[in-house]
Amino acid sequence: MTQPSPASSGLRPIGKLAAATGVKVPTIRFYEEIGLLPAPPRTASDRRMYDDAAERRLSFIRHARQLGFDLDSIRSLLDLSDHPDRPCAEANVIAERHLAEVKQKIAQLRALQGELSRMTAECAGGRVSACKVIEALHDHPASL
Amino acid sequence: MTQPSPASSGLRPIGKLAAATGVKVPTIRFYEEIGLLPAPPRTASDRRMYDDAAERRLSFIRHARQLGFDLDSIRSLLDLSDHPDRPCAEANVIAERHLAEVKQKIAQLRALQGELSRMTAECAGGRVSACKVIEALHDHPASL
DNA sequence: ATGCATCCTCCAGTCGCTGGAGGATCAAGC
DNA sequence: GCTTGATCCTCCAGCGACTGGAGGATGCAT
Repeated sequence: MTQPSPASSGLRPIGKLAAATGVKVPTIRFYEEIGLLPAPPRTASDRRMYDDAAERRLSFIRHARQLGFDLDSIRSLLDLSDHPDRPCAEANVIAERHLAEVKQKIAQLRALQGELSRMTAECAGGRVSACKVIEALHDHPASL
Repeated sequence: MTQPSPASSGLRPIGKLAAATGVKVPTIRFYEEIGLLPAPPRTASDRRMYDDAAERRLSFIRHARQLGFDLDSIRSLLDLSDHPDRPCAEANVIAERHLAEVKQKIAQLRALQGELSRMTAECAGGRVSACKVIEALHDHPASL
């Protein structure tokens, strides 16, 4: 190292990248394996060394995962991000499709919440033979 | 067959059970493999034959799955169901734990919904270079 | 020089199924 | 009796998105 310490430049090994992005080391390797992250250069002893661009890409992936996008969608979003002159609509389609899925999931879970609340509320705490929870699971015809 | 047709008694093969309960054939075999369903008697040619008790058990499992219980919880619930003199509290603990998980998941998804709505709403539909969706994924520091 | 942290690859496991290959058997029609 | 098609059997691989461990090679700091 001849440079003093230029903060956030230069190459870092996978562990540092993991610490910087909050993505675990095996997960980073997994992303490389499935082609989400490009294979980085290696040292003579085969260690992966990442630059700032790799960190930005990985952070993008992480944010998208936190928002619940699946890896295929993220692949598309990354691809779009790499081509700034393409129309934004494609990204919007992906995001809105995901939003619709999220809304639907919320609706489903709310229905579950209702059912479960009713079941547990009715349960008086005696023997299983009189348990409303168990009973509901036996009788419950459909409603979902 | 000497009996006329006693509606819902006697043994039926796996396909009929699947049709009756709405659980797919491979899934039934899977439940047997992991010990959720007892192994049924077999015909001379190794075909599984199920009785009404098996159907009730499988329906129980299906209802519980529809309510989002994981298979381990269902195992416990089945176990309780098999022992009517045990206290109901155990079943309630399982159901309430699950209810808590569902509530938490709803909260998470609502947060996601908010983020995604904001992202897609701001997007004006030009080039990716100005896309709020892509931008949000790049910049998004935390907030989750 | 020593010792511990970090890295490497490969592989198995998680959860709850799902589906296919390759073969046996059954039930119904002719 | 024969053929046809549906159903059954076992075994095994795959999904998504990781996670973690074994077993071994480095790197870095003291």
